Amino acid sequence: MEKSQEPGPAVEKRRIQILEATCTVMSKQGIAATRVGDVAKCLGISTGLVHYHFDTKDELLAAAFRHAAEKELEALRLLVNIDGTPRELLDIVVDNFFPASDFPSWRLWIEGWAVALRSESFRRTVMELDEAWVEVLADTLTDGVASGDFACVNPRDSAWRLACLIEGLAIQQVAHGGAINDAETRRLVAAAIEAEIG
Amino acid sequence: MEKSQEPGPAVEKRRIQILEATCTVMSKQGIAATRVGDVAKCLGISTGLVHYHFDTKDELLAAAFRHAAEKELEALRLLVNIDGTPRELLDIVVDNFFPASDFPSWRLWIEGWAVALRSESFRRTVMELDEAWVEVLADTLTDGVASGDFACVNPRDSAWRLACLIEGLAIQQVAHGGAINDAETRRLVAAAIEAEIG
DNA sequence: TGACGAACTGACGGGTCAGTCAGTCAGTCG
DNA sequence: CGACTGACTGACTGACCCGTCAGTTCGTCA
Repeated sequence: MEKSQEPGPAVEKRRIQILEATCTVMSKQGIAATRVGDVAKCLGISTGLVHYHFDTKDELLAAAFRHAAEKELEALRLLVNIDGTPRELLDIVVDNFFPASDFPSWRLWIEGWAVALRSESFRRTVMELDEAWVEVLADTLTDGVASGDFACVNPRDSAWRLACLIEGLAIQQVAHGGAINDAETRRLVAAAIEAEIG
Repeated sequence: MEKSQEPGPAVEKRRIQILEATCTVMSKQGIAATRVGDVAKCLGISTGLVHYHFDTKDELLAAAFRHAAEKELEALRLLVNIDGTPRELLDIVVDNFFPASDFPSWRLWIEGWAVALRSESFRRTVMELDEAWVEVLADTLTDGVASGDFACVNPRDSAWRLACLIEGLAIQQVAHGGAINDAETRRLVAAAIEAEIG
């Protein structure tokens, strides 16, 4: 009884295997071009097995995207959990999401926004993670204001502005393939940070 | 001879009809879900005719996207071609691209970025139009600096920052469906503008 | 008028792919 | 040991859809 309700650890392991394979394929081929067969081949299993664990392809893609998003968020939370001056922490947060630092991740993210226009589950994932990131940024700024290091009028507004600026720059760099270069991007962000905390 | 080389105005008219129908379908269903059959049905013509004018579906989608982009650029150029104080012109440019003012157009644009990751022709279109827009914004700022209305340290940098900020906010509003609301967006942009030209 | 070609139709071939299903195999429980 | 179950396979199907092509219509020009 209990066993049939609660999937064993082996099943969970396989689910995660499939999710990570799906992330790999999505990153390489794009979300729209990801086939169930590709995911299966990536693990050397049958397509039937993929459908054994995930009813539909849409469900699989949404779960994989959320999986990737949660891993990123987890990594960010670990990153800001260290000691340091507000300025150091701010640099860490910004660096972590800098376009140049993790292209593949941004590529997936840009596709995610597009899918989110039509898919409710993608929309939720993308919204939750973006908000969580801004939250981390806002907390960092608030701490800096409290300690007297920063002088934001409104840390939450500053966080949103910086986040959106970085997202916009990421598009320029990743989708356009270098309308503006890496050094330019860094300069633009640096100036914006100074303006916000100055 | 001459006739067969140079397509008559009727052909060009039909081509544009098909392009605009494609834009309509792309906006409604999304770029990835646009079928040649849908475009044909939208005009009450056969799929064969669509292929008579456009060899492949990819070529059709790319041409339609470029068509939409060029129309937008044209509209913007007309808009800034009027007389007014630098401040009035700046408000017009920003308003014209404000997320709230033209949702459908932003939706298509967000999908365009995603497709641009995999398609060279989309990448070019998206890059050219984004650059053209920043160009207009930068010119407006430069004029304002010259007339003494604005005090940007570097108008081009300011233009990029404002453009990227607005793109990022557009994603929040359009893809997320209101992580932050319209009034908040306006406030954030207004503050950024003041910071840049202050 | 008759020939010709451009614009157009609609049926069809061919390929792709999500999801199904009958059946295999290994492990477990009574 | 034998019944049972959960994980898994791989062939198959049915739908979808792009691009083709033989054939039709119609305007134009000699």
